[in-house]
Amino acid sequence: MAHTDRPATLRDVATAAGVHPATASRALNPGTRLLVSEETARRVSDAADRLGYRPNPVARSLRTRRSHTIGVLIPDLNNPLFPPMIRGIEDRLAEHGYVALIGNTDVDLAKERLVFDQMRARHVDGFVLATAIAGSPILAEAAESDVPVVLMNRTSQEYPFSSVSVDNEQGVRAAVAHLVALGHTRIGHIAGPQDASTGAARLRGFHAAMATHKLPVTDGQVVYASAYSLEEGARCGRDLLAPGGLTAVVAGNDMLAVGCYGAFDELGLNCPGDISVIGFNDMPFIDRLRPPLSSVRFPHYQLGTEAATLLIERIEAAESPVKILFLAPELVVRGSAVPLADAGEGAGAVPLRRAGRGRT
Amino acid sequence: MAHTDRPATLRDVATAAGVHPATASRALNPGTRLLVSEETARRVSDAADRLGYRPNPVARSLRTRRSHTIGVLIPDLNNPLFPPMIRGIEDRLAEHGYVALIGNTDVDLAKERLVFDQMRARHVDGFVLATAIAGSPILAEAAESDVPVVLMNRTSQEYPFSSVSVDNEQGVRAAVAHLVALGHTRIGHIAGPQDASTGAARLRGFHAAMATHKLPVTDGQVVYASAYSLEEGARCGRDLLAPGGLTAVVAGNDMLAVGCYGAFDELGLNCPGDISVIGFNDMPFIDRLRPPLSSVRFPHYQLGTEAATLLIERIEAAESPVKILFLAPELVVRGSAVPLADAGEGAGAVPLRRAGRGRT
DNA sequence: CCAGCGTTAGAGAACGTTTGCCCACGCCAC
DNA sequence: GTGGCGTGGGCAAACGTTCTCTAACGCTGG
Repeated sequence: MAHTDRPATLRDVATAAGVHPATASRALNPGTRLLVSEETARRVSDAADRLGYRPNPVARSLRTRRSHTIGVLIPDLNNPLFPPMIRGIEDRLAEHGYVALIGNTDVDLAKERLVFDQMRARHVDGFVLATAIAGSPILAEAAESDVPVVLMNRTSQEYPFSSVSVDNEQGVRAAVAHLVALGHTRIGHIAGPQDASTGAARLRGFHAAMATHKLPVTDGQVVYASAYSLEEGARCGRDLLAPGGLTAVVAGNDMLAVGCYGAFDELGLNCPGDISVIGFNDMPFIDRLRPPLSSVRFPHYQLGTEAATLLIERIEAAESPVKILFLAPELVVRGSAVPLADAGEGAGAVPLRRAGRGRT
Repeated sequence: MAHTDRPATLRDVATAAGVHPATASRALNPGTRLLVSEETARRVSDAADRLGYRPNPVARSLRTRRSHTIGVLIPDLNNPLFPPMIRGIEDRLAEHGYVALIGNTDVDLAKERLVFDQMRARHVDGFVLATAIAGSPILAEAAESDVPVVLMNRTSQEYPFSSVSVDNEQGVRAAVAHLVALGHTRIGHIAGPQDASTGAARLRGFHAAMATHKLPVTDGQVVYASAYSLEEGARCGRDLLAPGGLTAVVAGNDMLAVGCYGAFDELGLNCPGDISVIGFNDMPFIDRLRPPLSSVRFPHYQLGTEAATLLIERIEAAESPVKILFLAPELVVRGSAVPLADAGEGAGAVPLRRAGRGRT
């Protein structure tokens, strides 16, 4: 309680307890507490309380070469996909005394390199990377140096990193199965960027699912988006649907699906009357659109907590095994995909309200 | 280039350049470069480049007692209001060599205290607080200790902190004026929590605007939400509209406005046919709802950059004056508010697509 | 009774910077 | 020729921890 102007240091505690700073350090650190007698330990921690001692993490970091800081690289915090993941990471990290530094790369390799280097200069203890793409030089560099890395949301075929992601193939299979159950057979796919594992896996899932249901997939039934953006969604929607013939679309993610809504309007197509669509990610507020978007949901927050857990494991037990973790997705059925027979009944058949959780 | 296993230290650079570490330090720091001869400075920085020297920020922090880290406290990162602000903060901070630590308080005072204390323990150089409420003990503590603080989005009457926020009164005035221009006279307000400056200022703006237009405001024409949530929006919408008589609502923010959409359905009211509504914040995707929500927009990103600028000013020039900065809002007209005469024409008259920026 | 061992704690050197102090040197003015 | 001054740069002490040695001490066992 007795507070001077300058915060109490370990030396202060030591003199107050009548011991050497080293002893005070030992007494205060859980790992070394058993090196001092119980009596001394108690006297030290009493003194520490009394002085309101807070260890200086900077000095500790300098000595231990551990910053208890980890770097998180994401494409863009504004993408509603990421905030829940970040919260998951931060909450789990906090339990272990770590904090996160967030870096946005804006899908720009130069910027990613810059942020990565800056974080390394700040001596982060490890990285959670949500930006993995095939052939990324950052991944190569991270693999070469032996800084602990965990991949989140995306995986890498090229490097042996632990990762936490969604079973994307399974998710798309569920979406296709749902559409088939509704009577659709002519189903298109808007594939996300193929250099990210999400885009590639979902495309694989699409082909696999169509094969399972013995449905042919012709050229033109799959179009490739160059980015997960509304604009690309609209463009791909046009390209996919302008020829006619398709009755349903599985979009690479919600952004592309919502972009499609624009294309529907342009082409004079009614959703879900003329065309059904299913997204991926189950973004917040997606249940409030007209029509509310059916989407493949996955536990964003848990993706973050699991990634943090894996990373801490790796940091604290240097030679823990590499783990590849997949979380199961779940199809959330809303109003954007309806039975084929219903075509023509028109939009608006599905009520706006409470079509899902009341998140956010 | 010549890289050993351990990263180059200042001493390495010094010996490589044939000078004392202190000289190397002076040569490398912009502020002290003029203390050494040009020739020496060049020799040192050459050596630094050659060795790939990166100053150790931890050691520097220990010596200078500056962490070049700032703490940002927000209620919840999942609230789409905050990501753009955070990006603004981070981008501006990065220009000055600072990084941000994000802390979520979940509107829980105990948690806020915890996060605040942890950040202080980590010796952050300053805070951006987006969580200010009247009577907050954190504000008191921050004011007492002399850690630099800038308030963002909300202001405080009680303490002399610099702040960056929106001219909330002006925003609500614009909303009311718009409704009045559309012929509405019986306008209700769903007020946000009154312990936050946003809620209070918007309520003031509402009363002021109604007075300007010589419109009476009776009891029951204003209801108070206890939180900016969809649930509270729905509840307040019900309470406000069940008695009947009102033709338009100005909501304390978008979340409350969207919550209202639910109440409209329950009460069998058609929006915008029977009831017009205007929100505040212009959240992402709000333009994709049915009907697309008219809302008061403000520059979220700039709120962040300005807050960061103010904070850095305060950190680096200790006695810079306190600045209270207001950014101007702007009414974005979409489909949720229509002329009174149009009542009965029904919803859906407003096209879904491109009702605003194509943001994400 | 003493060698040897385990336990507890002190001494002091790190960790990699920055910075106050001082000295040496060269130059100018007297 | 000497005193003084300005400039460039070395020295060493911080900053607050942790950690490796080492020493003191009390026991036990032969």
